Amino acid sequence: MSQDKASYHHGNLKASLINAAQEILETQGTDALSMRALADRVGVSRTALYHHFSDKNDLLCALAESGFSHLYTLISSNDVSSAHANEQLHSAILGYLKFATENAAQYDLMFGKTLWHTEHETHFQRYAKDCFRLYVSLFESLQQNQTLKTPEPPLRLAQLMWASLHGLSQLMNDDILTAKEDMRTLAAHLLNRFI
Amino acid sequence: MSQDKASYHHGNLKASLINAAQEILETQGTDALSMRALADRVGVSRTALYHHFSDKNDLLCALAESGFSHLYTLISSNDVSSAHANEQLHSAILGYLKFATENAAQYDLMFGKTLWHTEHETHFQRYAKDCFRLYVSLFESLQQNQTLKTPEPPLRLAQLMWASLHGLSQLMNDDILTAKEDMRTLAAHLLNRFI
DNA sequence: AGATTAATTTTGACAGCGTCAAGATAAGAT
DNA sequence: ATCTTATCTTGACGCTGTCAAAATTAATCT
Repeated sequence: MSQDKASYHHGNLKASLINAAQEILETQGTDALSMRALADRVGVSRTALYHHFSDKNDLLCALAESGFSHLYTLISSNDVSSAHANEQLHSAILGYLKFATENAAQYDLMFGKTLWHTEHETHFQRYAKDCFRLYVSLFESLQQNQTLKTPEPPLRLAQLMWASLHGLSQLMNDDILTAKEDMRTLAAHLLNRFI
Repeated sequence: MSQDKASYHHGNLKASLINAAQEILETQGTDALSMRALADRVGVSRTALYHHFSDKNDLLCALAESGFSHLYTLISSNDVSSAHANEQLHSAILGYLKFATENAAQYDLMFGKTLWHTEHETHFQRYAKDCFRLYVSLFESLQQNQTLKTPEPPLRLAQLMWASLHGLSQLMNDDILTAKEDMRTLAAHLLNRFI
């Protein structure tokens, strides 16, 4: 009976809010995601949200966190047993771009400046760094495999790779690079820059 | 006497607004740039701005345009006579990153999603494409120089380079890549990916 | 010089936003 | 049955972008 919509206490408001917020983000875009619109959609008062999120910022952090954990599974779920190690890199590239373009609004949020300008490291930022470390260790194993012969430290390569992926994602999502059908082409060229 | 501050007509409101807006952007950040705050700073009524800019969006487009024209001069002003063509590319990389980090708020605006989601090509978007074409022709001449031996079309190389630069800029401005002192290192590594 | 027109700026108002303070309601513990 | 705690609502405040109507000044024509 905890799902009874007519009850005064909603039951699982926090989870419902995150779901609804994600839906609004996808269907109506970032600007449409206001605290009031979100409350209306869930069928609850404006200020009810503030018992589960201290801030609008706090809400957005939760969305970012869910986004990064989603991204992590996409990146890390390649065939670890795949014979050619550079195929791993290739699918890590495509996985990233796929996520970024299919969840454009959420992706934008995840890297928005407001969420990252914090004093102390927040929860979602740790998830983000986990994603980044995946790329570092990927380059490490590529170097051990001798697939990669450049002497640059894996950290630097991962930073550059991340920057390239992030840049491509942003430019595609903002329709600056209009050719989404060229995604695979660009991904291949990007791979060439590194191996 | 057109500068008489006490006169009812401001004289050159439009230019003053752009200047003031740029100052607010630099010193107080994007969030502080509201139409009302801008009007207050110039000493004029809230709605006076709407006779020079149809929208807030229109104002932001003007700021973006000024940003891109500034960026254009920074990129294109390398020694064209420089013997080593890859030094041109190197300085085009550093110039870009320098501009992006020194004018972080304005840079963010120039690539913000709101400004690019338009039906018809706006004025500032043409400036942006001029910047991009600089990189394309740079890669073309690098290939003719035989400095660059990869067979990829210059368009693709320029797109990747732009994406990398954009990604690096964003990540640094958002303090995700915390090491601004590593900018030169990353720039060098980026150059290595291409030559 | 005087009258007309056009350009510019102001005042007042509206809806929407994030969020705070107080109060109402329900559930759980004693 | 009462107290405590968690949860949700109502009302309000100051902020935002922007519109309509009025006021003010400058430019133009006769």
